[in-house]
Amino acid sequence: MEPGQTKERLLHAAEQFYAEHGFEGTSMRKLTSAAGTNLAAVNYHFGSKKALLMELCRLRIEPINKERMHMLDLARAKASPGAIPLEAIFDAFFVPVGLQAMQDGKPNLTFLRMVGRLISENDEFYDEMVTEFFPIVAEAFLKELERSMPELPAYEVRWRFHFAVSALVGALAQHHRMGSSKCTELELNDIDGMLLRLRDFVCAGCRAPFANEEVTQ
Amino acid sequence: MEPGQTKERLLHAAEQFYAEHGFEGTSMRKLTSAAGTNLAAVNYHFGSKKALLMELCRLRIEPINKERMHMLDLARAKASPGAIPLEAIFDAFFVPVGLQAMQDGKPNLTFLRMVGRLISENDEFYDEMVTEFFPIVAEAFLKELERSMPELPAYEVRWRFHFAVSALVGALAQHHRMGSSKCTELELNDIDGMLLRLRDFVCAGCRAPFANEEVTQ
DNA sequence: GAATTTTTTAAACGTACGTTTAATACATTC
DNA sequence: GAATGTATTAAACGTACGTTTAAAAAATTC
Repeated sequence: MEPGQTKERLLHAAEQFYAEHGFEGTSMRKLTSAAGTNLAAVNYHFGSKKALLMELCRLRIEPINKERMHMLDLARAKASPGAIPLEAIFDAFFVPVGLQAMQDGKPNLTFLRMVGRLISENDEFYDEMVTEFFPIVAEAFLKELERSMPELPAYEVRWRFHFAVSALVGALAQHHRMGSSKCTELELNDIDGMLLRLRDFVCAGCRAPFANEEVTQ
Repeated sequence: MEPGQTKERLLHAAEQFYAEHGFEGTSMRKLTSAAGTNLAAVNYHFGSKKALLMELCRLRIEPINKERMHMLDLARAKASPGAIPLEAIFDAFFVPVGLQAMQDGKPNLTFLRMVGRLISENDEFYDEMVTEFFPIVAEAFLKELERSMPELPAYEVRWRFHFAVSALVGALAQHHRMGSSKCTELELNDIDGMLLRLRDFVCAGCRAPFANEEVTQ
């Protein structure tokens, strides 16, 4: 086998296994075996089971976030000096996710399923993801959302962004299950279609009337 | 210790551990130790690690679903012969969840976190949950949603219900993290407030204009 | 092509896991 | 209060885990 191939095969197998069985549920013996290499390979190439996961995340997420910031910049420039339309903000947030899931021409949700699962599963993982990959992006998007929803207090914008992200994470983690029994009309492979629907859904949600007195009830 | 207490202590510990560490990550040794009993107690009282989980789910979810159906019945009677307002439908879906989380006077999201996590984590668990606890409720709510959104095709209603459920599951699983750093203005203990916001968010999302041609793009 | 670095391998380490067993303690019943 | 059924206990079973080690193999360098 060619040199350098082992790391890639390990990353590929890791994506599959972590998505399918979670972190604790993934066995390095089965993973390395599926990757056609030896048990010790993970520790040799990455250092540990966890370091393999974090390296995989870094490789996948950084391009997404780069593209998000790029699209947000474009939308800001286009809307300047006004506020960016909500649709454009959430497109900048969602579309790069769809691009990542489409990169081989065919849709591949494995990594996104993995993230959706691990975020729910592991507090430590969540913290590391959030502190390592999310703050700059989240603050950039919140800043634009606040500009585009000037009638809402900042904390309410954060709530709605939170719901939007929750819906995205939830929808991605659940998406592969939509096919079972109930929703045969839905095209499971149409990630872009799903993200478009989700974008419209969360934009409408963000435009919901704000009734402050409800909260104190 | 009083007879019958052991089962309750095991269920309580299971809720904590499964929520905190997931299914695979939960050790029966640590769980039984935290419950102040012996390692063998789980297998004696429930049969297996998994049977303990399912019994816990049954105990918690059945009252929620009962209350959901009850509230939906009330809303249907009140709106009869017209369609139920979206807000009332989602209240019937969300409020019983909040009631469960509030049952001791103080908010306790442990079980809901657990469900949110395990649903993302374990396909088998998801399938058993969905097939055991969800179909009757989901179909009842979808039927009313379709009546209340007659301008949408049934599959689009399912999509939006899917997003709503995803947002609920995601928001519940993530809710305990909202306090960290970013959202200090948010009152984390105000589950009802959160569910109200979420209800308004998803109602608005459901009312989003339907642009069929977007999907085929 | 010998020396050196990089990669792969098989084996072992120590730990932890869920479950089972058989003996003991506790309650209840008569 | 002896007998019966229920609950708890300590110990062991077999399996699997992530990681480490040291030797072998392959690739690279000079």
